[in-house]
Amino acid sequence: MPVPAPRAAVPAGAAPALPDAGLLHRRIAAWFDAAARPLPWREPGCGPWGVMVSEFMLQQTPVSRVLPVWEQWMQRWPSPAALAAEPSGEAVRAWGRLGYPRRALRLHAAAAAIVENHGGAVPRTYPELLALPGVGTYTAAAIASFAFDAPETVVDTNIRRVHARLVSGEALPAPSLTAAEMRLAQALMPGETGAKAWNAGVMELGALICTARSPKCGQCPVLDECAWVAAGRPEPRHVPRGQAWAGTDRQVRGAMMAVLRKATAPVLPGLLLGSVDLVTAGTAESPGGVQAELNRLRQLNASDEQLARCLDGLLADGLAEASPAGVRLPA
DNA sequence: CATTCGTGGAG
DNA sequence: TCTCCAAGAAT
Repeated sequence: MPVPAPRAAVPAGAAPALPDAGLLHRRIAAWFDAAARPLPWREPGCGPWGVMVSEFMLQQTPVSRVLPVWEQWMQRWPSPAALAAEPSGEAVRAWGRLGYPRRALRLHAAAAAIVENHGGAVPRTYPELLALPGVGTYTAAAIASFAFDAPETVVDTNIRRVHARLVSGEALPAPSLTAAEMRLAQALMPGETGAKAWNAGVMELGALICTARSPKCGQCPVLDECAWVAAGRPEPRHVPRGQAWAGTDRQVRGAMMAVLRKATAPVLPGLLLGSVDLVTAGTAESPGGVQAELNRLRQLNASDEQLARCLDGLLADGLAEASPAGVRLPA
């Protein structure tokens, strides 16, 4: 494949000239038709609730891990009312190991709000969606666009990266979404009839081709329009900070949540805090697999203070609740 | 604007 | 093995 001719450098501080938007729209739409993954929440019969559930699950979580949980979830709770009718703890348990379990809590709360304020039907406007728990600017625009074909501008991490490279000539977008990026995204939007396809197409392009690490530029439908490639693929300006994990509260909280999800009965606080073991407590409290999860928690070697802080945090966040018999998921 | 909040597959 | 990071939201 021929290397595109270098493009004139953009003077520092000047806004880069917009590429031919119509060309981008046609190229990416054609590529999407041929290369898009067959995801169930994109099927015509999916419905707004299925789209909404997928958007919650996909927040910071890869598609491959969402797929099986989404299928189970939709079978068990085919409507917001079905989910809202059960305790939030059931949502947290069904969430499984998707991560960020507070999302399950928020999805449950959003379902309750939909029943309470919208007659059980997912609202279709951006402001109404934005008012739901767990719905931010991205998710509100995504549901409006993908579920209702509303002409909203969707900007997620994939779209930001595509825009950064294709238009701005940078390897990666800024650490946080800027007003300039939002203006650019709006300027690139096609007419109303093409908004949904454009949003989905650019997002998919970022997910499959214009990836964060080792992008597959050889398969890119707009390679010859890419400002980053034209500039010789400069290195990223900001090196993303690695997410710490070992020894963090997040790790300890995760291990505690694994215990609570597995438990079929309330768990004595002393077990979570490491001050007593199952032998001391009596083996009656160790149904199915709880011991294994408790061992994992103990192997983290968390301090007494950290264990107490994390348990308090889970209780404060509503991910767990204290009953007379011990700690359990919200009932 | 910077932090916090889970998890596990891929490179 | 170890680092990176994936359709963000709330504070």
